[in-house]
Amino acid sequence: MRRQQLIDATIDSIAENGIGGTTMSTVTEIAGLSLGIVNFHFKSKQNLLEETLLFLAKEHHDQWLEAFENAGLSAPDKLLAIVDAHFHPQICTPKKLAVWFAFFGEAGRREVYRSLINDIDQERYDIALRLCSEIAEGGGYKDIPPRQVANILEALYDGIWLELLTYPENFQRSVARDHIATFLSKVYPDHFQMPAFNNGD
Amino acid sequence: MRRQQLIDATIDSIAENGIGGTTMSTVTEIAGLSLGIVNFHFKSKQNLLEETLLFLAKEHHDQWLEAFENAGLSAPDKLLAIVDAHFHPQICTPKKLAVWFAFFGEAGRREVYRSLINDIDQERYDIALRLCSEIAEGGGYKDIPPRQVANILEALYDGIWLELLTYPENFQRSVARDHIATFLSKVYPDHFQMPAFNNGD
DNA sequence: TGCCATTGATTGAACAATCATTCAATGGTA
DNA sequence: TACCATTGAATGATTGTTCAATCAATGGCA
Repeated sequence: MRRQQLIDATIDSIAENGIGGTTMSTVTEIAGLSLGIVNFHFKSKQNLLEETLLFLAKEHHDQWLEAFENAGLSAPDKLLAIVDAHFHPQICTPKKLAVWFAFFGEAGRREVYRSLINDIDQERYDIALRLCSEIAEGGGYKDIPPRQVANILEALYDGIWLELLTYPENFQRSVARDHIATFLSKVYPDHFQMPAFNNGD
Repeated sequence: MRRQQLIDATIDSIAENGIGGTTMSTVTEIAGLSLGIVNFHFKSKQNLLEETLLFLAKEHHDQWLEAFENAGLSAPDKLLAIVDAHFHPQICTPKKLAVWFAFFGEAGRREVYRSLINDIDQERYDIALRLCSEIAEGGGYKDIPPRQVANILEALYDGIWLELLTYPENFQRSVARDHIATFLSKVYPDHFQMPAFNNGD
């Protein structure tokens, strides 16, 4: 499909040139096609950008949903599966991280982009919140409201993504995952275990 | 000074239109000046953008350094002062957050921007790391390496900033601060106390 | 003081480059 | 042929930059 070919080229271009430096020429050159083709399959550049963001959002959604459903039955297993999905090799690549932050750095259009993916994000947040509530109730953890834990998790996803993007020279998905596992083991110590730390880091 | 006037206008314009939508016209219009003035005081648009980023970085630096030096003498006090500086009313405004993420969403120029503020960021990280080491040693906390705590803190700053930017309708600096205090109270329970949670959230 | 020359800041029209979009022409296929 | 996908030159709009002209402020001097 030409559409997917162009979306892939758009991801490449944004990762390399940013949204501002992404033009119809850069996209079609990467795709190996001619200039006019974008306005044929997508009706405008703005539409191409939105479809690209939607593609990434859906890809991420499918990833964590599948991990969630295939995980063990316990709430901690399911929560960790969602965490891991954020750092899955197909989702958490330097290129795709660059595109995510390119979109959310775009003030003025942020509302447009946000409305495109709000439902998807909300679904994940609600599930994570429910899992935290289950764990808190079952484990008798009363000092932190589940909502607080879910919020911190969301912030950690984004914050670690940004660190991976900013310092790609120490790009390590496993370290990212350990950060979150560390947090969970401190909040729900009977349900998550502290990862083992190798020397140095 | 005209330079500061133009930098302020640039912040306003980026917050409203994004970097892509920020032109010489939008900046000079907001500043109430004429078109050619930017190239007189700054030699190019790119230079204006870099000076704007530098201004924000220095402002942030001054903020946390002053808070750090004026804080209590204990390591926990000093660490919390640095945390608080991130959510100070002068630093953590919707406009300025928008500008930060606009810059770091700009792939292609990210290296340029990063090199501009790397030293400043490194200084803060080093101090936080040293404080964590002191606390860990003094308190006998052996299960988490201080570097791990410092890294998670950095990620939390960015992640919470992004949440504040994305969901400005629930913009509350105090909630942001509580998130980090919660984390610290779980990692170093004898040195930080869990914030009190009001009902609901 | 009154006058003029000099400097530096400011203006905005003009220019050249870039970009998204359009569309007539072409190619391929059933 | 009829239909759809594709091409790429042309168009019009926008943008960063340049620069000659204007303005304001200062200083020197009689």
